[in-house]
Amino acid sequence: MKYSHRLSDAIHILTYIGISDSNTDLSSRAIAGSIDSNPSLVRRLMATLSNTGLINSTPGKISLELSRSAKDISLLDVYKAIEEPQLLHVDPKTNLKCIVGANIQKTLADAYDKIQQQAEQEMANISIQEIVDSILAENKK
Amino acid sequence: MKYSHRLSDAIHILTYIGISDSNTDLSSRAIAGSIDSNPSLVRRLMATLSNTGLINSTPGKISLELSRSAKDISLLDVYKAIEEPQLLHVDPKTNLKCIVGANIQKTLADAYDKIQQQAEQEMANISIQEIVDSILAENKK
DNA sequence: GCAACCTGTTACTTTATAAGTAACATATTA
DNA sequence: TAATATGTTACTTATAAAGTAACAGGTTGC
Repeated sequence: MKYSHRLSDAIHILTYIGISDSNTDLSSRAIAGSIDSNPSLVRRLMATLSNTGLINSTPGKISLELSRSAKDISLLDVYKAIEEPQLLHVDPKTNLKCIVGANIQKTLADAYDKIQQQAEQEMANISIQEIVDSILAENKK
Repeated sequence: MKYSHRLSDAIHILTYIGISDSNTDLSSRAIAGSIDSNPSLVRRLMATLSNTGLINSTPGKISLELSRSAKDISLLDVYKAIEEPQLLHVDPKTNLKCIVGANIQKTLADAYDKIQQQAEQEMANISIQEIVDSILAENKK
C-alpha cells in the first residue's frame, strides 16, 4: 500500500498551530497549503484531533488552538488520537493444521507488542514543543 | 496499502527450520503450506535470507538449515535482512515555502529515527529460539 | 436576511505497495 | 534423461491511503 503520512500530517497541524501567532491564518486551507495537501484531508485530521481533545475548534469559525501546552502533548498522544495501526503486522492467514502455523500468530503478536511498547515509550518522550523548537532551530541555520 | 507480512513470513520460515527434525519436509512447497501462502513467495524470502547469510541453501536441492544457532538470530537480524522500510514515514511532500513545511521533514526524520532505534533494540532482544520455544509451549496448552 | 466564509462529514476516484500467480533458467538426484 | 528442486523475473490482483468533490450546518459581517 501507500505509506501512511497521517501521523506526520497530524503532527504538522499541531506544530503549525503551536508555531502560529495572532496574525497566522489557521484555516484548513492555509494549513493544507503548508502540508501541500488538500483542505479536506486537513479537516478530517482536525476533526479527529478535536474529538480526542488535543485541539479546540469551532464549526463554522476559524478558532483553532491547542487544548493544552505544546510541551504537554507527546507524539504518542497524537499517534493514539489518529488510531494508527500497529507498527508491525502478524500474518493472519497461516495454516492452523501445522504446529508452526497454528501457534505463531499469538507468539508473534506478543513479540510485536513488546516492540510496539518500546516504540511508544519513545513517542511519549517527544513533545510537540520539541518539534516546534527543532523547526525554529533548523530555520535559523 | 496492504499491510506487509514479509517480516512475519520470514520469521515463520526460520522458525519452521528451527523446529524441524530430520523427517521434516523443508521444500518451499511444504513451508508455503505452513504459511498458507505460495512457494514462489517463500522462495523469494528464502533467497533473501540466504543472500544475507541467515540460512544456507543449495539450488536444485532441498538442503536448508539455519546458518547459526537459533538463539543467535534475532528478529532485528531478520528485519534488516528483508529490508523492511522504516516503521514510521515522513511526508516527503510539504510546502518548502512555509517555515513548518520547509523544516518539519528533517525534524520528524530525527524523531522517527529515535523511535525506530528503540523498536530495533527490542527486536534485537528477541531470538528465533524464543519464538520456537514459545510456539512449542503454546502447542502444549 | 443573506452572501460569503468556515468546519465537519460523506462518498467516490486515484495511486502506491504488497500478495498472489505463472513461467522459466539452472542445479540435483535417481 | 525425467522429475523435482531453488532462484529469478514478470505480471495480475487486492488493499489501504491520499486526493478530490460535494454538501450540511455554523458563524460573521453587511
